[in-house]
Formats: sequence, structure tokens, C-alpha cells
Amino acid sequence: MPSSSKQEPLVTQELIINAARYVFIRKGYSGARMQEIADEAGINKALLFYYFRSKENLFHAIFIGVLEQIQKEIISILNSEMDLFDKLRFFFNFYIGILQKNSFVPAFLIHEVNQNAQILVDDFKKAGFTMPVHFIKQINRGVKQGRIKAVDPVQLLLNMLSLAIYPIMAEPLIKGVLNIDDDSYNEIIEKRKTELADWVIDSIKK
Amino acid sequence: MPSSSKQEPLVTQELIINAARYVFIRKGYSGARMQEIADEAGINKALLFYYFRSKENLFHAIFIGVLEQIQKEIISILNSEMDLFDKLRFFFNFYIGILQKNSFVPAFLIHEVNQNAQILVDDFKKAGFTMPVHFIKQINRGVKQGRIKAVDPVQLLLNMLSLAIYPIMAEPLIKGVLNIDDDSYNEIIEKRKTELADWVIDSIKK
DNA sequence: GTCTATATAGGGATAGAC
DNA sequence: GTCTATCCCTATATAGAC
Repeated sequence: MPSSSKQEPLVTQELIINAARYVFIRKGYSGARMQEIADEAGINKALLFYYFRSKENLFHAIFIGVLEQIQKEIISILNSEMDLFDKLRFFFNFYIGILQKNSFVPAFLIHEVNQNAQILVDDFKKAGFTMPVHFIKQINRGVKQGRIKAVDPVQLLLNMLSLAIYPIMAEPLIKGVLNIDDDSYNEIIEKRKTELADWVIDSIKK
Repeated sequence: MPSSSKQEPLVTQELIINAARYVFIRKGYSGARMQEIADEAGINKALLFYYFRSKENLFHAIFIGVLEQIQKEIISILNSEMDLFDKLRFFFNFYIGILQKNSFVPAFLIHEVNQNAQILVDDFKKAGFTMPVHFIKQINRGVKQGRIKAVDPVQLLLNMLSLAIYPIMAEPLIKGVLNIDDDSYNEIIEKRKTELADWVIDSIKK
């Protein structure tokens, strides 16, 4: 474990973490090369093995970090104390913004979990993942109070995540299939930040 | 190119295609092993190189096949002559059914296109991919005739695809995050086959 | 067409100098 | 802590017998 000297802009371990994150998220575990991570970090390949004993170790460190970030971003929004409709507006606007800057993360997560569902359960625990209990209660309360229609909170949550995440994670594919250029697609996504909230709110309010 | 004898249940080339499809879709290009494909097909590894000259060749054959299948499935529904609301109901019911049997396909496609967007454009052309022009016209006509609200057909299409695809492609991830068991999740997906159509139709009809 | 045996390269991992 | 050199296994690919 290297000592964190105070003046250097980025200590080696951080250089490695950032580079590994960049490469793993784009290439996946099996597609990533330790040499490429070293190049990206501007250090020697052997150093990777000095700081993290193996490729797998390094991967898990990255993976847990990604989970923690998502936990912080999504769950904290969903479980916040905002008014329901404000929360929905905030969710789409804020979360799509995050996704735009991390467009490879969802496909990375799904791809890795798909071939390793069992083992990665441990990483979920390490990242402190919890259900959005407060959000679910909030929906159920809204239904009971007659403020919104009788919706299943889990289905609503699935819809929200789908509508926000899919068009961004599948951007290269969709642009290819529908023959849309970069600028047009950005415009489409930008509109979704507000229109999705309008649509969802309109569909559940009484 | 082997002659297709008429009596054998599956000629070798088909055995290879099926096995390669199975393995590539689950592991991705970089995660797949030619040995595993050979085992899955029940043949010798060298035969893979006899029929397809390289791993890359075999991959492209599979990839184009997957694109052709999707082209046939989705675009043909969207461009059919059905009434709009019937079409939406049919789309969610039928397409989610297909996705349930091919749950790894979307993540596979996205993952491969993400790291190879440029090269794979050729495969799109080979697969004969076209835009759902008829569907888009149908929406615009519905809007003009005042039958449905003023919706952007591309946004509507994105929403339909997102709502259908994401919860299935992300199933292992979501089950992990939300702590849902297999049976409950299947029930949730089953409900979506009809509820999504109800929801979308309700939100666009005047 | 199908097999066994083998060549060749790539990439994870370690040894050891500084 | 960081580098160079190297080990060694794995995976793609080929040669050649049958």
C-alpha cells in the first residue's frame, strides 16, 4: 500500500484506478489488456501487479467502485425527501446527465453480471447496495392517498430506468439502425431530460 | 463449402453456427473461446478453422445472422399494415416473448457495437437493415388526423424499445440490485406484455 | 471432412536490478 | 516504488495423417 504523498497531483494508485476504469468499462474484463491499462496510466505494466496482485483483483476494485458510484447517484435520488413529481423531474434530468458522461457504464455492468451473476453478488454487498425502499413507500402512499393512479412501484421503477438508460447505452447501435447523426441524437437525448418526466407524471397523476 | 446432404439432422456447418451463436452471444467476441465453441458443437476444434478461416470470420457470420433475425422480427412488425393500437399491443406482447428466449442478444449487440461501431456498419448493410419508415409515417398520419397526440415518432420508438428491451437485458443486474427472485421477476415481465401497451396507448390517444 | 499434433503469438504474472 | 527482462500458459491457427 503506497503512502499518499501530499503534493503530487495523482498518486500512482489513482492513475491506475482511473486508467483501469476507463479501459475495463469500454472493453470489458476479457477484452481489457493490462498493457493497455498501463499505457493509459502512463506507467509500467509490472506496476499494475505491484499495486494489485492480478488482473482479477484490479477488476474487482474497479467494479465495486462503479457500483458504489451508482448506489450514490440513483438510490440517493430515489430515496430523497423530495415531492414525488419533483423527484421524477429531477431523476430524469439529473440521471440522464450522469449517463451522458458515463455512457459505457450500463452495458459494462450488464455484460459482466451476465456472465458472472453469482460471484459478483459479493461485490454488491461490498458496495453497500440497498433497495430504494423509501421511493417504493412514497409511491404506495401516493396511491393510497388517491393522488396518483394505482401503479406498481416496481414496474414504475423499471420503466423509469429503462427510459433513461437504454437510449444512451444503445446509442451507437440505434444510430446505426435508424441512421441518425451525432448532433441529432444529442438533441433527442436532451429533449428526453424533460419530456420523459412530463410523460411519466402525466400517465400516473389522477 | 460442404455439400448439404439431405438426411442428416444437422450438417456440421449448422452445428458450428448454432454453437458459435450460443457462445458468442453469452461471452462476447473477446470472451469466447474456439475450444468452447467446438465442445458445444460436439466437434473438433480444427474443423472450425476448416469451415470458417478464423475466429473473426466466424464471428461476423454470427453477427450478421443476429442482425438479420432482428431486422425480420422488429422491423417487419413495425412496418406491417396493422392498425396502430393493435400494432402496439402486438409489438409488446410478441417482441417481449422473443426477448425472453434471446435475453442475451441485446447486451451482446450493444457490447460489440460499442467497441467496433465503424467496422460493423458493413455488417448492418449485409443484413439489409432499414428504418421503420412505414411506422414513422403511420404515427405522423395519426397525429395529423387528430387521432393521437402530437408525439415525435422517433421518441415514441425509443420509448417502446427501451421499455421492452431493458428490463430483460438487465435482468440479472436488476434482480441483484432489487433482490427479486426468479419467479417474481418472470411474473413482472409477463405483466409487461400487456401493461406496457395499455400504458403507451393510453398516453398517446386523445 | 475430420482428426491429432504442433507451431506461433499474445498476454498475465514474476524475478531481480536499481 | 519503478523499471527491464523473462517465464509460461493459453488460445488462435496450421500441417499433415487418415
